[in-house]
Amino acid sequence: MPELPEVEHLRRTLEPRLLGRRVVDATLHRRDVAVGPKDPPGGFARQRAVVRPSRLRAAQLLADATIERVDRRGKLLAIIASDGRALGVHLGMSGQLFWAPAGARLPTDHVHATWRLDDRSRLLFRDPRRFGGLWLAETRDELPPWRGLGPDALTLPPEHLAGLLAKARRPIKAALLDQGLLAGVGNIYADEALHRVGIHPAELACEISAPRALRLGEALRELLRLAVEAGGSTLRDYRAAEGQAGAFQLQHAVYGRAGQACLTCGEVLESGMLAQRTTVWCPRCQGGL
DNA sequence: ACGATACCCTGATGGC
DNA sequence: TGCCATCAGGGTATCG
Repeated sequence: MPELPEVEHLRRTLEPRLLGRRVVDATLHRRDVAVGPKDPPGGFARQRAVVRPSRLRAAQLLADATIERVDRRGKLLAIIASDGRALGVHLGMSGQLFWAPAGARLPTDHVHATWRLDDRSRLLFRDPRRFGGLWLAETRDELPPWRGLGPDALTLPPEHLAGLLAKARRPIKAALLDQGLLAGVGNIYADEALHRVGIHPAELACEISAPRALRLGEALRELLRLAVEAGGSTLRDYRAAEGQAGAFQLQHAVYGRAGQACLTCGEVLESGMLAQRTTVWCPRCQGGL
């Protein structure tokens, strides 16, 4: 559920708390949520029923390092140390990064990693469903998930979208969800963006004309910008660094509203499965197909 | 190269 | 009240 706006808002709430802080120590409570430079290539260390514990030692989770900045690309966060090392954090479906000052209460269940900082504050990674994970690499650009990502959806110039879509012979919704094509858009914001510009989610990406692709690019950028400003969408699990919920879910026009009236034209919103994801659209506003 | 499918996982929800 | 089935969705791997 956390998509680009949620991760960007988390980044913005987290960065001021971490900047210049030295990591006193780090604890990895579950080794199978982390992937280090010496682990076999591939995605997560955990594969199917076979649990492959990471060879990462806790000390490699930036212990003793000083945090210089927090970067983001798509839905991936990268905590960068002054020596260049990078800790990648993906929230998956239910992942959270919490920061709390010395002595403050923090959740204890489903906590897979904890960092203690030199001002006695703590950072922790919690992820009940464990679809998320941690990666460590010598540099940010060597983080395996970072390398596979397309351009970031928030900063992509809208006029570049047409070129990306022209090569995708599949439904526009499937293309928008492809993180290698464009990084950051998930199920919520794909549906919302397509509704805003009146494009049916099943329309083939390569058949969208350049002017319409441009409008989609502009709408997507504006949508993501507004969602970041609102603190992201909190449906259930998403929280910012100090536990704050987002508010953008109140402005969703289609996501989660199947069977209800379109806010633009009053037509009943339809839903179906597309690219293995629940998809909601307005048959009148997005009728093109 | 693409699409469809299975799988990972837990918590919420609804039916009986 | 409890039990079970179903759903949600970020990804990756695998097969066609």
